[in-house]
Amino acid sequence: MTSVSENRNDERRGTRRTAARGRGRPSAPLLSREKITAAAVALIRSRGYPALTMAALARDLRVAPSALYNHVSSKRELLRWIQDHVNGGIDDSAFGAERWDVALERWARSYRETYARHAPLVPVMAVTPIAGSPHTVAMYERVAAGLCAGGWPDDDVLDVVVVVESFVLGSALDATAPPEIFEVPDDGAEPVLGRLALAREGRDNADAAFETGLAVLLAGLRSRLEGLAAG
Amino acid sequence: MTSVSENRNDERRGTRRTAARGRGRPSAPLLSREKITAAAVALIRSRGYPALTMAALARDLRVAPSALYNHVSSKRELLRWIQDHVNGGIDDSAFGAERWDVALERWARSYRETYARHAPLVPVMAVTPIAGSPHTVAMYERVAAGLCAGGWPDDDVLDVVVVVESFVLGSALDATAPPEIFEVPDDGAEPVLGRLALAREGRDNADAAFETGLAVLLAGLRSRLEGLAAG
DNA sequence: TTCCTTTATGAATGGCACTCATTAACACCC
DNA sequence: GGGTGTTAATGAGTGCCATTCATAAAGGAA
Repeated sequence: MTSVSENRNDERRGTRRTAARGRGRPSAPLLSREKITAAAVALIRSRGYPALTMAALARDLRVAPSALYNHVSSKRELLRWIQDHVNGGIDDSAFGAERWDVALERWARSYRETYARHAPLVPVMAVTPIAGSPHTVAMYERVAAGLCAGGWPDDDVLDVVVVVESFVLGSALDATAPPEIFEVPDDGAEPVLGRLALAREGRDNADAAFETGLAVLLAGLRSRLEGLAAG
Repeated sequence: MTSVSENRNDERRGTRRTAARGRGRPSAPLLSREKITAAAVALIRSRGYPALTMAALARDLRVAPSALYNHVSSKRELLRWIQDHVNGGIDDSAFGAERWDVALERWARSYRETYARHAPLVPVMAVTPIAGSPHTVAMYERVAAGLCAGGWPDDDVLDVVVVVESFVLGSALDATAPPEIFEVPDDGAEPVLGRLALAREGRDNADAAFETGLAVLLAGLRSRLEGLAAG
Protein backbone atom coordinates (compact mmCIF):
# COMPACT_ATOMS: atom_id res chain seq x y z
CA MET A 1 0.00 0.00 0.00
CA THR A 2 2.61 2.46 1.06
CA SER A 3 4.84 1.44 -1.77
CA VAL A 4 2.05 2.06 -4.30
CA SER A 5 1.52 5.67 -3.29
CA GLU A 6 5.26 6.24 -3.17
CA ASN A 7 5.60 4.87 -6.65
CA ARG A 8 2.84 7.19 -7.91
CA ASN A 9 4.67 10.16 -6.39
CA ASP A 10 7.91 9.14 -7.96
CA GLU A 11 6.41 8.66 -11.36
CA ARG A 12 4.43 11.92 -11.31
CA ARG A 13 7.46 14.01 -12.08
CA GLY A 14 10.63 12.89 -10.41
CA THR A 15 11.45 16.48 -9.49
CA ARG A 16 10.51 16.80 -5.83
CA ARG A 17 11.90 14.23 -3.43
CA THR A 18 14.28 13.06 -6.07
CA ALA A 19 17.10 14.18 -3.83
CA ALA A 20 16.18 11.83 -1.03
CA ARG A 21 16.44 8.70 -3.12
CA GLY A 22 17.73 9.60 -6.57
CA ARG A 23 21.28 9.22 -7.66
CA GLY A 24 22.23 12.69 -8.84
CA ARG A 25 22.59 16.12 -7.33
CA PRO A 26 19.74 17.25 -5.06
CA SER A 27 18.03 20.66 -5.51
CA ALA A 28 19.51 22.00 -2.29
CA PRO A 29 22.57 20.52 -0.56
CA LEU A 30 21.67 17.99 2.09
CA LEU A 31 24.97 18.51 3.87
CA SER A 32 27.12 21.36 5.10
CA ARG A 33 29.86 21.88 7.66
CA GLU A 34 27.27 23.09 10.19
CA LYS A 35 24.85 20.22 9.66
CA ILE A 36 27.59 17.61 9.80
CA THR A 37 29.11 19.11 12.94
CA ALA A 38 25.75 19.37 14.67
CA ALA A 39 24.84 15.79 13.82
CA ALA A 40 28.23 14.55 15.01
CA VAL A 41 27.95 16.39 18.32
CA ALA A 42 24.42 15.05 18.81
CA LEU A 43 25.60 11.54 18.02
CA ILE A 44 28.44 11.82 20.53
CA ARG A 45 26.12 13.19 23.19
CA SER A 46 23.60 10.40 22.76
CA ARG A 47 25.80 7.41 22.02
CA GLY A 48 29.38 8.34 22.94
CA TYR A 49 32.61 8.68 21.03
CA PRO A 50 33.10 5.04 20.02
CA ALA A 51 29.77 5.27 18.18
CA LEU A 52 31.04 8.16 16.05
CA THR A 53 31.80 6.40 12.78
CA MET A 54 31.42 7.90 9.35
CA ALA A 55 28.77 5.27 8.57
CA ALA A 56 26.73 6.04 11.69
CA LEU A 57 26.99 9.76 11.11
CA ALA A 58 25.82 9.33 7.53
CA ARG A 59 22.94 7.21 8.73
CA ASP A 60 21.82 9.92 11.15
CA LEU A 61 21.99 12.44 8.31
CA ARG A 62 20.08 10.06 5.99
CA VAL A 63 22.86 10.12 3.47
CA ALA A 64 25.34 7.66 2.01
CA PRO A 65 28.69 7.54 3.84
CA SER A 66 30.59 8.59 0.75
CA ALA A 67 28.52 11.78 0.55
CA LEU A 68 30.29 13.08 3.66
CA TYR A 69 33.57 13.18 1.78
CA ASN A 70 32.26 15.87 -0.54
CA HIS A 71 32.33 18.17 2.50
CA VAL A 72 34.91 16.89 4.94
CA SER A 73 38.23 15.51 3.78
CA SER A 74 38.77 13.00 6.59
CA LYS A 75 37.54 11.94 9.98
CA ARG A 76 40.46 13.85 11.43
CA GLU A 77 39.12 17.04 9.94
CA LEU A 78 35.66 16.22 11.27
CA LEU A 79 37.18 15.96 14.75
CA ARG A 80 38.70 19.40 14.28
CA TRP A 81 35.26 20.78 13.41
CA ILE A 82 33.76 19.16 16.48
CA GLN A 83 36.58 20.51 18.60
CA ASP A 84 36.03 24.07 17.40
CA HIS A 85 32.32 23.72 18.12
CA VAL A 86 33.09 22.42 21.59
CA ASN A 87 35.55 25.25 22.23
CA GLY A 88 32.74 27.68 21.52
CA GLY A 89 31.11 26.41 24.71
CA ILE A 90 34.05 27.24 26.97
CA ASP A 91 33.29 30.20 29.20
CA ASP A 92 35.87 32.95 28.75
CA SER A 93 33.48 35.78 29.53
CA ALA A 94 35.28 36.74 32.73
CA PHE A 95 38.19 38.18 30.76
CA GLY A 96 37.61 41.91 30.53
CA ALA A 97 35.11 41.81 33.37
CA GLU A 98 37.25 40.51 36.22
CA ARG A 99 40.89 40.65 37.29
CA TRP A 100 43.15 38.49 35.15
CA ASP A 101 43.65 35.84 37.83
CA VAL A 102 39.97 35.45 38.60
CA ALA A 103 39.17 35.26 34.89
CA LEU A 104 41.93 32.73 34.29
CA GLU A 105 40.57 30.58 37.10
CA ARG A 106 37.03 30.57 35.71
CA TRP A 107 38.25 29.88 32.23
CA ALA A 108 40.37 26.96 33.40
CA ARG A 109 37.43 25.39 35.25
CA SER A 110 35.11 25.68 32.28
CA TYR A 111 37.83 24.43 29.93
CA ARG A 112 38.45 21.36 32.05
CA GLU A 113 34.77 20.52 32.45
CA THR A 114 34.28 20.74 28.71
CA TYR A 115 37.19 18.45 27.87
CA ALA A 116 36.34 16.00 30.63
CA ARG A 117 33.17 15.44 28.60
CA HIS A 118 35.24 15.23 25.39
CA ALA A 119 38.37 13.40 26.48
CA PRO A 120 39.04 11.87 23.04
CA LEU A 121 39.50 15.40 21.73
CA VAL A 122 42.33 16.16 24.14
CA PRO A 123 45.11 14.82 21.90
CA VAL A 124 43.54 16.59 18.94
CA MET A 125 43.29 19.89 20.81
CA ALA A 126 46.86 19.82 22.03
CA VAL A 127 48.30 19.33 18.58
CA THR A 128 46.21 21.02 15.88
CA PRO A 129 46.88 24.58 14.74
CA ILE A 130 44.11 27.01 15.62
CA ALA A 131 43.85 28.57 12.16
CA GLY A 132 40.59 27.55 10.53
CA SER A 133 38.85 27.15 13.90
CA PRO A 134 37.04 30.45 14.40
CA HIS A 135 35.66 29.83 17.89
CA THR A 136 39.05 28.65 19.06
CA VAL A 137 40.85 31.66 17.65
CA ALA A 138 38.30 33.99 19.23
CA MET A 139 38.74 32.31 22.60
CA TYR A 140 42.51 32.67 22.57
CA GLU A 141 42.22 36.26 21.43
CA ARG A 142 40.02 37.11 24.42
CA VAL A 143 42.24 35.21 26.87
CA ALA A 144 45.42 36.80 25.54
CA ALA A 145 43.88 40.27 25.54
CA GLY A 146 42.75 39.77 29.13
CA LEU A 147 46.21 38.75 30.26
CA CYS A 148 47.81 41.70 28.46
CA ALA A 149 45.32 44.04 30.11
CA GLY A 150 46.14 42.41 33.44
CA GLY A 151 49.74 43.55 33.17
CA TRP A 152 51.49 40.51 31.72
CA PRO A 153 54.32 41.35 29.33
CA ASP A 154 53.94 40.26 25.73
CA ASP A 155 56.76 37.74 26.01
CA ASP A 156 55.02 35.78 28.76
CA VAL A 157 51.36 35.79 27.77
CA LEU A 158 51.38 32.76 25.51
CA ASP A 159 53.55 30.82 27.95
CA VAL A 160 50.98 31.41 30.66
CA VAL A 161 48.20 30.28 28.35
CA VAL A 162 50.10 27.14 27.39
CA VAL A 163 50.95 26.32 31.00
CA VAL A 164 47.35 26.59 32.16
CA GLU A 165 46.16 24.71 29.11
CA SER A 166 48.59 21.86 29.65
CA PHE A 167 47.46 21.49 33.22
CA VAL A 168 43.80 21.69 32.21
CA LEU A 169 44.06 19.08 29.48
CA GLY A 170 46.05 16.72 31.67
CA SER A 171 43.47 17.17 34.41
CA ALA A 172 40.64 16.54 31.97
CA LEU A 173 42.17 13.18 31.11
CA ASP A 174 42.67 12.46 34.79
CA ALA A 175 39.01 13.24 35.43
CA THR A 176 38.01 10.34 33.17
CA ALA A 177 40.14 7.83 35.09
CA PRO A 178 38.53 5.27 37.38
CA PRO A 179 38.66 6.36 41.03
CA GLU A 180 40.57 3.27 42.19
CA ILE A 181 43.46 4.02 39.86
CA PHE A 182 46.07 4.09 42.65
CA GLU A 183 44.97 0.92 44.35
CA VAL A 184 47.64 -1.73 44.90
CA PRO A 185 47.47 -5.34 46.11
CA ASP A 186 47.74 -5.05 49.90
CA ASP A 187 50.51 -7.57 50.34
CA GLY A 188 52.54 -4.95 52.15
CA ALA A 189 55.01 -4.72 49.30
CA GLU A 190 54.19 -1.03 48.76
CA PRO A 191 53.80 0.39 52.25
CA VAL A 192 53.46 4.07 51.43
CA LEU A 193 51.08 3.72 48.47
CA GLY A 194 48.96 1.27 50.39
CA ARG A 195 48.61 3.65 53.32
CA LEU A 196 47.87 6.68 51.15
CA ALA A 197 45.35 4.99 48.87
CA LEU A 198 43.50 3.58 51.84
CA ALA A 199 42.88 7.05 53.27
CA ARG A 200 41.38 8.30 50.04
CA GLU A 201 38.60 5.80 49.45
CA GLY A 202 35.35 7.38 48.52
CA ARG A 203 36.74 10.86 47.86
CA ASP A 204 36.51 12.51 44.47
CA ASN A 205 40.23 12.65 43.95
CA ALA A 206 40.30 14.08 40.45
CA ASP A 207 38.26 17.14 41.37
CA ALA A 208 40.20 17.72 44.57
CA ALA A 209 43.54 17.45 42.80
CA PHE A 210 42.44 19.83 40.07
CA GLU A 211 41.31 22.45 42.58
CA THR A 212 44.55 22.09 44.51
CA GLY A 213 46.63 22.39 41.37
CA LEU A 214 44.68 25.34 40.07
CA ALA A 215 45.12 27.22 43.34
CA VAL A 216 48.83 26.41 43.43
CA LEU A 217 49.30 27.45 39.82
CA LEU A 218 47.47 30.76 40.27
CA ALA A 219 49.39 31.57 43.44
CA GLY A 220 52.61 30.87 41.59
CA LEU A 221 51.57 33.00 38.64
CA ARG A 222 50.54 35.93 40.83
CA SER A 223 53.87 36.01 42.59
CA ARG A 224 55.68 35.64 39.30
CA LEU A 225 53.88 38.67 37.88
CA GLU A 226 54.71 40.65 41.01
CA GLY A 227 58.33 39.65 40.62
CA LEU A 228 58.33 40.79 37.01
CA ALA A 229 56.80 44.13 37.97
CA ALA A 230 59.24 44.67 40.83
CA GLY A 231 62.41 43.42 39.12
CA MET B 1 75.27 -24.54 3.60
CA THR B 2 73.48 -23.17 6.57
CA SER B 3 70.23 -24.70 5.44
CA VAL B 4 71.81 -28.11 5.09
CA SER B 5 73.00 -28.26 8.66
CA GLU B 6 69.62 -26.95 9.80
CA ASN B 7 67.85 -29.68 7.90
CA ARG B 8 70.06 -32.32 9.42
CA ASN B 9 69.20 -31.01 12.84
CA ASP B 10 65.52 -31.07 12.04
CA GLU B 11 65.61 -34.60 10.70
CA ARG B 12 67.72 -35.99 13.50
CA ARG B 13 64.82 -35.98 15.89
CA GLY B 14 62.19 -33.41 15.07
CA THR B 15 62.46 -32.06 18.57
CA ARG B 16 64.55 -28.94 18.19
CA ARG B 17 63.55 -26.29 15.65
CA THR B 18 60.24 -27.94 14.90
CA ALA B 19 58.57 -24.97 16.48
CA ALA B 20 59.70 -22.51 13.88
CA ARG B 21 57.66 -23.97 11.05
CA GLY B 22 55.39 -26.69 12.36
CA ARG B 23 51.75 -26.20 13.09
CA GLY B 24 51.49 -27.45 16.65
CA ARG B 25 52.96 -26.49 19.99
CA PRO B 26 56.69 -25.74 19.97
CA SER B 27 59.09 -27.32 22.47
CA ALA B 28 59.72 -24.01 24.17
CA PRO B 29 57.32 -21.04 23.93
CA LEU B 30 58.28 -18.60 21.20
CA LEU B 31 56.44 -15.79 22.92
CA SER B 32 56.19 -14.26 26.37
CA ARG B 33 55.15 -10.94 27.86
CA GLU B 34 58.77 -9.81 27.91
CA LYS B 35 59.53 -10.78 24.32
CA ILE B 36 56.33 -9.24 23.01
CA THR B 37 56.89 -6.01 24.92
CA ALA B 38 60.50 -5.74 23.81
CA ALA B 39 59.59 -6.33 20.18
CA ALA B 40 56.78 -3.78 20.36
CA VAL B 41 59.04 -1.14 21.87
CA ALA B 42 61.69 -1.83 19.24
CA LEU B 43 59.08 -1.59 16.51
CA ILE B 44 57.83 1.75 17.83
CA ARG B 45 61.36 3.09 18.11
CA SER B 46 62.26 2.15 14.58
CA ARG B 47 59.00 2.75 12.72
CA GLY B 48 56.73 4.80 14.97
CA TYR B 49 53.38 4.27 16.60
CA PRO B 50 51.22 4.05 13.48
CA ALA B 51 53.34 1.07 12.40
CA LEU B 52 52.50 -0.82 15.58
CA THR B 53 49.88 -3.26 14.34
CA MET B 54 49.36 -6.75 15.61
CA ALA B 55 50.30 -8.09 12.19
CA ALA B 56 53.54 -6.11 12.02
CA LEU B 57 54.46 -7.09 15.55
CA ALA B 58 53.83 -10.76 14.76
CA ARG B 59 55.97 -10.44 11.65
CA ASP B 60 58.88 -9.05 13.66
CA LEU B 61 58.50 -11.95 16.08
CA ARG B 62 58.28 -14.45 13.18
CA VAL B 63 54.95 -15.70 14.38
CA ALA B 64 51.37 -15.70 13.10
CA PRO B 65 49.28 -12.75 14.31
CA SER B 66 46.82 -15.01 16.07
CA ALA B 67 49.64 -16.47 18.18
CA LEU B 68 49.90 -13.16 20.02
CA TYR B 69 46.43 -13.64 21.44
CA ASN B 70 47.58 -16.66 23.44
CA HIS B 71 49.60 -14.19 25.52
CA VAL B 72 47.96 -10.79 25.34
CA SER B 73 44.22 -10.39 25.41
CA SER B 74 43.99 -7.27 23.26
CA LYS B 75 46.00 -4.49 21.76
CA ARG B 76 44.83 -2.31 24.63
CA GLU B 77 46.54 -4.65 27.06
CA LEU B 78 49.67 -4.62 24.92
CA LEU B 79 49.73 -0.84 25.20
CA ARG B 80 49.55 -1.19 28.98
CA TRP B 81 52.57 -3.48 28.89
CA ILE B 82 54.46 -1.01 26.74
CA GLN B 83 53.49 1.79 29.06
CA ASP B 84 54.81 -0.03 32.12
CA HIS B 85 58.04 -0.74 30.29
CA VAL B 86 58.34 2.92 29.34
CA ASN B 87 57.63 4.04 32.90
CA GLY B 88 60.57 1.96 34.00
CA GLY B 89 62.76 4.43 32.12
CA ILE B 90 61.56 7.50 34.00
CA ASP B 91 64.23 8.79 36.35
CA ASP B 92 62.93 8.97 39.92
CA SER B 93 66.31 8.36 41.51
CA ALA B 94 66.49 11.81 43.06
CA PHE B 95 63.83 10.91 45.60
CA GLY B 96 65.61 9.95 48.77
CA ALA B 97 68.82 11.60 47.59
CA GLU B 98 67.70 15.21 47.21
CA ARG B 99 65.19 17.56 48.78
CA TRP B 100 61.60 16.78 47.77
CA ASP B 101 61.27 19.80 45.50
CA VAL B 102 64.49 19.14 43.64
CA ALA B 103 63.57 15.49 43.23
CA LEU B 104 60.08 16.38 42.04
CA GLU B 105 61.54 18.73 39.47
CA ARG B 106 63.91 16.13 38.06
CA TRP B 107 61.22 13.50 38.01
CA ALA B 108 58.83 15.82 36.16
CA ARG B 109 61.42 16.61 33.48
CA SER B 110 62.25 12.98 32.89
CA TYR B 111 58.57 12.05 32.90
CA ARG B 112 57.75 14.67 30.29
CA GLU B 113 60.66 13.77 28.05
CA THR B 114 59.63 10.14 28.13
CA TYR B 115 56.01 10.82 27.22
CA ALA B 116 56.90 13.36 24.59
CA ARG B 117 58.50 10.36 22.85
CA HIS B 118 55.39 8.28 23.54
CA ALA B 119 52.55 10.73 23.11
CA PRO B 120 50.02 8.07 22.05
CA LEU B 121 50.42 6.53 25.49
CA VAL B 122 49.34 9.70 27.28
CA PRO B 123 45.61 8.90 27.22
CA VAL B 124 46.39 5.34 28.27
CA MET B 125 48.60 6.47 31.16
CA ALA B 126 46.09 8.93 32.51
CA VAL B 127 43.30 6.40 32.69
CA THR B 128 44.59 2.90 33.46
CA PRO B 129 44.91 1.57 37.01
CA ILE B 130 48.49 0.97 38.11
CA ALA B 131 47.87 -2.52 39.50
CA GLY B 132 49.54 -5.10 37.27
CA SER B 133 52.20 -2.62 36.16
CA PRO B 134 55.15 -3.32 38.40
CA HIS B 135 57.50 -0.58 37.20
CA THR B 136 54.72 1.96 37.47
CA VAL B 137 53.79 0.91 40.99
CA ALA B 138 57.43 1.04 42.05
CA MET B 139 57.81 4.53 40.63
CA TYR B 140 54.80 5.88 42.49
CA GLU B 141 55.95 4.21 45.66
CA ARG B 142 59.29 5.97 45.48
CA VAL B 143 57.75 9.33 44.60
CA ALA B 144 55.15 9.11 47.36
CA ALA B 145 57.73 8.02 49.91
CA GLY B 146 59.96 10.94 48.90
CA LEU B 147 57.16 13.44 49.36
CA CYS B 148 56.23 11.97 52.73
CA ALA B 149 59.83 12.17 53.83
CA GLY B 150 59.90 15.77 52.61
CA GLY B 151 57.23 16.70 55.10
CA TRP B 152 54.03 16.51 53.06
CA PRO B 153 51.02 15.26 55.03
CA ASP B 154 49.45 11.99 53.95
CA ASP B 155 46.27 13.69 52.78
CA ASP B 156 48.10 15.83 50.25
CA VAL B 157 50.74 13.55 48.79
CA LEU B 158 48.67 11.92 46.06
CA ASP B 159 47.11 15.26 45.13
CA VAL B 160 50.58 16.68 44.58
CA VAL B 161 51.52 13.68 42.47
CA VAL B 162 48.36 13.99 40.38
CA VAL B 163 48.81 17.73 39.91
CA VAL B 164 52.38 17.38 38.67
CA GLU B 165 51.41 14.42 36.53
CA SER B 166 48.53 16.26 34.90
CA PHE B 167 50.79 19.15 34.02
CA VAL B 168 53.49 16.81 32.76
CA LEU B 169 51.19 14.79 30.52
CA GLY B 170 49.52 17.91 29.14
CA SER B 171 52.95 19.37 28.44
CA ALA B 172 54.08 16.16 26.77
CA LEU B 173 51.19 16.45 24.34
CA ASP B 174 51.99 20.11 23.82
CA ALA B 175 55.57 19.20 23.02
CA THR B 176 54.41 17.19 20.01
CA ALA B 177 52.44 20.11 18.56
CA PRO B 178 53.74 21.98 15.50
CA PRO B 179 55.52 25.21 16.47
CA GLU B 180 53.22 27.43 14.41
CA ILE B 181 50.16 26.29 16.32
CA PHE B 182 49.13 29.81 17.39
CA GLU B 183 49.55 31.40 14.00
CA VAL B 184 46.54 33.30 12.67
CA PRO B 185 45.81 34.87 9.27
CA ASP B 186 47.24 38.40 9.55
CA ASP B 187 44.13 40.20 8.37
CA GLY B 188 44.17 42.24 11.57
CA ALA B 189 41.06 40.53 12.84
CA GLU B 190 42.92 39.21 15.89
CA PRO B 191 45.20 42.05 16.94
CA VAL B 192 46.56 40.62 20.19
CA LEU B 193 47.22 37.08 18.96
CA GLY B 194 48.83 38.42 15.81
CA ARG B 195 51.20 40.61 17.80
CA LEU B 196 52.11 37.89 20.30
CA ALA B 197 52.65 35.09 17.80
CA LEU B 198 54.87 37.33 15.72
CA ALA B 199 57.24 37.93 18.62
CA ARG B 200 57.71 34.21 19.22
CA GLU B 201 58.81 32.99 15.84
CA GLY B 202 61.77 30.68 15.97
CA ARG B 203 61.64 30.06 19.73
CA ASP B 204 61.07 26.63 21.19
CA ASN B 205 57.80 27.51 22.81
CA ALA B 206 56.86 24.13 24.22
CA ASP B 207 60.09 23.74 26.17
CA ALA B 208 60.00 27.32 27.42
CA ALA B 209 56.40 27.01 28.56
CA PHE B 210 57.12 23.76 30.35
CA GLU B 211 60.05 25.23 32.22
CA THR B 212 58.02 28.28 33.18
CA GLY B 213 55.12 26.16 34.35
CA LEU B 214 57.33 23.79 36.28
CA ALA B 215 59.01 26.67 38.10
CA VAL B 216 55.65 28.28 38.87
CA LEU B 217 54.20 25.00 40.08
CA LEU B 218 57.16 24.24 42.34
CA ALA B 219 57.15 27.74 43.80
CA GLY B 220 53.44 27.37 44.51
CA LEU B 221 53.94 23.95 46.10
CA ARG B 222 56.79 25.15 48.31
CA SER B 223 54.76 28.01 49.68
CA ARG B 224 51.79 25.73 50.16
CA LEU B 225 53.85 23.32 52.22
CA GLU B 226 55.18 26.21 54.29
CA GLY B 227 51.61 27.34 54.86
CA LEU B 228 50.60 23.89 55.98
CA ALA B 229 53.53 23.68 58.38
CA ALA B 230 52.86 27.13 59.82
CA GLY B 231 49.03 26.95 60.05
C1' DT C 1 49.54 -45.22 27.33
C1' DT C 2 46.16 -41.84 27.59
C1' DC C 3 44.54 -37.41 28.24
C1' DC C 4 44.76 -32.51 29.28
C1' DT C 5 46.93 -28.23 28.78
C1' DT C 6 49.61 -25.04 26.33
C1' DT C 7 50.78 -22.61 22.28
C1' DA C 8 51.34 -22.51 17.73
C1' DT C 9 48.87 -22.11 12.64
C1' DG C 10 45.99 -20.20 8.96
C1' DA C 11 41.70 -19.17 7.36
C1' DA C 12 37.94 -16.54 8.26
C1' DT C 13 35.03 -12.27 10.01
C1' DG C 14 33.36 -7.94 10.60
C1' DG C 15 34.19 -3.13 11.09
C1' DC C 16 36.33 0.72 9.64
C1' DA C 17 37.92 4.97 6.83
C1' DC C 18 38.17 6.12 2.43
C1' DT C 19 37.95 5.95 -3.12
C1' DC C 20 35.89 5.99 -7.55
C1' DA C 21 32.90 5.82 -11.49
C1' DT C 22 28.51 7.39 -12.31
C1' DT C 23 24.54 10.46 -12.29
C1' DA C 24 21.41 14.19 -11.93
C1' DA C 25 20.20 18.98 -10.91
C1' DC C 26 21.43 23.61 -11.07
C1' DA C 27 23.89 27.86 -12.87
C1' DC C 28 26.26 29.99 -16.55
C1' DC C 29 27.17 31.59 -21.20
C1' DC C 30 26.28 32.02 -26.14
C1' DG D 1 17.07 27.61 -25.05
C1' DG D 2 20.63 24.38 -25.78
C1' DG D 3 25.21 23.04 -24.58
C1' DT D 4 28.70 23.01 -20.72
C1' DG D 5 30.77 22.93 -16.36
C1' DT D 6 30.27 22.43 -11.40
C1' DT D 7 28.40 20.50 -7.38
C1' DA D 8 26.80 16.95 -4.47
C1' DA D 9 24.56 12.91 -4.25
C1' DT D 10 24.81 7.30 -4.92
C1' DG D 11 26.52 2.57 -4.27
C1' DA D 12 29.83 -0.62 -5.11
C1' DG D 13 34.05 -1.44 -3.99
C1' DT D 14 39.26 -1.59 -1.45
C1' DG D 15 42.45 -2.41 1.86
C1' DC D 16 43.71 -2.40 6.53
C1' DC D 17 43.01 -3.84 11.00
C1' DA D 18 41.87 -6.28 15.42
C1' DT D 19 40.05 -10.33 16.71
C1' DT D 20 38.06 -15.29 16.56
C1' DC D 21 37.99 -20.13 15.71
C1' DA D 22 38.83 -24.82 14.35
C1' DT D 23 42.80 -27.47 14.16
C1' DA D 24 47.21 -29.54 15.34
C1' DA D 25 51.15 -30.94 17.84
C1' DA D 26 54.34 -31.18 21.96
C1' DG D 27 54.93 -32.01 26.90
C1' DG D 28 53.57 -33.14 31.35
C1' DA D 29 50.44 -35.59 34.50
C1' DA D 30 47.79 -39.56 35.83
